[in-house]
Amino acid sequence: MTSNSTTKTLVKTFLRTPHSLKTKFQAKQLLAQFLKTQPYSPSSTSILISVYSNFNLLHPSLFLFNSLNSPPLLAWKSIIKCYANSGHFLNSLTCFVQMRSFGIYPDPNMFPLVLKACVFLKNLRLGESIHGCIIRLGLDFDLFTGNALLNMYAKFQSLQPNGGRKVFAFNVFDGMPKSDELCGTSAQEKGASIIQLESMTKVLEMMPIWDVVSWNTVIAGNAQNGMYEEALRMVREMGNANMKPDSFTLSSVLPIFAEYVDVIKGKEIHGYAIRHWFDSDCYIASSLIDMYANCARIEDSCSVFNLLSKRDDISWNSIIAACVQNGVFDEGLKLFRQMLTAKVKPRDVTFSSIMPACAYLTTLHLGKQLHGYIIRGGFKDNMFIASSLVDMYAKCGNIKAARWIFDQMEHQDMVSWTAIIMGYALHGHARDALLLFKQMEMDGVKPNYVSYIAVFTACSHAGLTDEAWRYFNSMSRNHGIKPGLEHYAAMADLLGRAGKLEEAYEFIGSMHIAPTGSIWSTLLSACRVHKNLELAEKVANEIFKVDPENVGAYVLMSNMYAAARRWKDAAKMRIFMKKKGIRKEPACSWIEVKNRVHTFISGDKSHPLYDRIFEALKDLLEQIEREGYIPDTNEDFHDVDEEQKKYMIFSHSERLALAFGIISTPAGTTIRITKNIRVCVDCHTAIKLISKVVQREIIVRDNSRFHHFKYGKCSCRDYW
DNA sequence: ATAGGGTTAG
Repeated sequence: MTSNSTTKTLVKTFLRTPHSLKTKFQAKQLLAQFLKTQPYSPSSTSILISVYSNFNLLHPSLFLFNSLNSPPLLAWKSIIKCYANSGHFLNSLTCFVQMRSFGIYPDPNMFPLVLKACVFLKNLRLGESIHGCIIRLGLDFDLFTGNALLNMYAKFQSLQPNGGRKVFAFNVFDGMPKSDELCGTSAQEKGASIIQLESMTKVLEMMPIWDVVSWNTVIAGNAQNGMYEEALRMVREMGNANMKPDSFTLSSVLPIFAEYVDVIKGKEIHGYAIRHWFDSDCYIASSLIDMYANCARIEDSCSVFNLLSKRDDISWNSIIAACVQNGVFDEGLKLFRQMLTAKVKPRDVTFSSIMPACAYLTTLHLGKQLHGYIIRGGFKDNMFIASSLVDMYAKCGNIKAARWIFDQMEHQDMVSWTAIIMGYALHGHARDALLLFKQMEMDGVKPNYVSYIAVFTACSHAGLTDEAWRYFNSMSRNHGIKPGLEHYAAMADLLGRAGKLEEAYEFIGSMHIAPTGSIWSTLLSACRVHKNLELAEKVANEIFKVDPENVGAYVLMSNMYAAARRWKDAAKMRIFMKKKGIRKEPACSWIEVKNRVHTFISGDKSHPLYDRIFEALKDLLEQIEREGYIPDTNEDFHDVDEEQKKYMIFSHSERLALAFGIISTPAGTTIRITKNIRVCVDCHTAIKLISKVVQREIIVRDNSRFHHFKYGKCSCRDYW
């Protein structure tokens, strides 16, 4: 009995000073004692609920709350807070509205919570009606409430474009809404964004004092809505008001300089961050990583990451994305593996960041593994991820899988359409690509800059000059897209491949932006294919004017001179190259066998199975010679005799990879090879015949497209 | 009460 009365006193003491409880465990013990010893009174129950909600113990709080017939303010407040803090914003708001219907008025520090819930549920209407409630209660002078309102209007401003949101009339004081109304996205009227901006200004004007949070909220609001200059102006003004920018301020400012590609200003901010000890802050670090990556300063991104003592999931995502966006794919994949080793769980963003690395490197096995992970993790409906999967499967040579993913998507956006169109284009299925483009337009999805690159790529690989012209002309007329370098390059390439060399030359000359070396280069290689040395010389001169270090042009000219037996001119080109110290990139092919990538360069004997590869090559050569193969040595310009040339072609990198693929995989397996430069004519002929004699499908991806070899034919119909 | 990372590109 004594012990019971002691407990009673103890419980009473705790209820009088609930803050003396320090752990969840103590709180739970208190509940047990309370249930044993106390008669239920609304006020003591409310105190207990508030204890639980402070520890974010939702279920015990609800248990007690439901035992009350007419809960007092403290009980409502605690339960609303507990719901909001455990992410149940809808329940939190429903509870708030219920409380109002009981005729209970909220107290000042409840508003920030419910406003946050409105932001989360994208429910502007409810937020506005709560704002009305705040004004009526005269609480708009409260700093915290004011800041929460500022935040709400700032967030809704950035939700504006492409609204189509459901409108419903609802007032906090009118009673209960249905739950689907509460989570529904709210009003989208014309000029709504301006209204929100005005609301923000009005709130700001009403507030008697502004603190750092007020400034940061408004700065972030401007920065996230593309009003960069206004945001920067406010940062300066904030300084004039004797308010020091903190880490929150910096993480609004850094993305602006990333967008501006202004590494000088970005570095200044980095310096400020170091001086104020913000550089070890994960938020600042990931913004810095992103800023440097956007400015093509990947080394600086890496050093920020390496100096970070604590890394969260977003720090990892940022550095992985930074590597992939800068073309450092191996490093990106390495970091991804390190992230997994460090037991950091990949998020949706991780997958859409890493996937392009698989696409560029043609590492299908890795892409498939990631795809498995995506399905298991429940990420497959994410638009970004699905688009990157479409792209990955297409680039890894599996256009059917790409199409399957594309068709599985619930909605297709412009990026996913563009990815699948580009996929078909790269595989030489020009008609399918153009058909999809029409379907996209019929679906009401507007093409953008990149979509048209895909269209021209498709036309280019099938020689569809008339269609290409039509699209080129309608691009700006129908969609207001001005042709840029990539479009000009694709058009020039298209005309060149189709043999319309003079037309291409004039086309490049008439561009409204200055042509680059790479645009002229597409025409130069067309000149080689169509053996027009005279025009080639003119084009090469243009290249050397804008890009005197262009390796490809020297090599190409040298080869063309050699083919025309103008040895002196050929030698001159080689000497120029030597003087400038520029070297040709070696031709290289790779193939995946049993989840490993095997790389070959031309004439390479270093592979452990080289002897067997050589035997296989000889064997294949005999077989295809029986099918009528005659080596075409025209494209090999080494100054050696024909027999040697035959041998040199015979050991081109793609053939080594192919022979290795044939001897190391079961009969009938599809072989996928990737090459860093264009396949030569002779290899193309040889691989066609090899596909026939070994009865296999062979897929070769070079630097610009796919070749599917089957039954002695290639999908490009010898046009590439 | 305020903050960070993502898909398509000859």
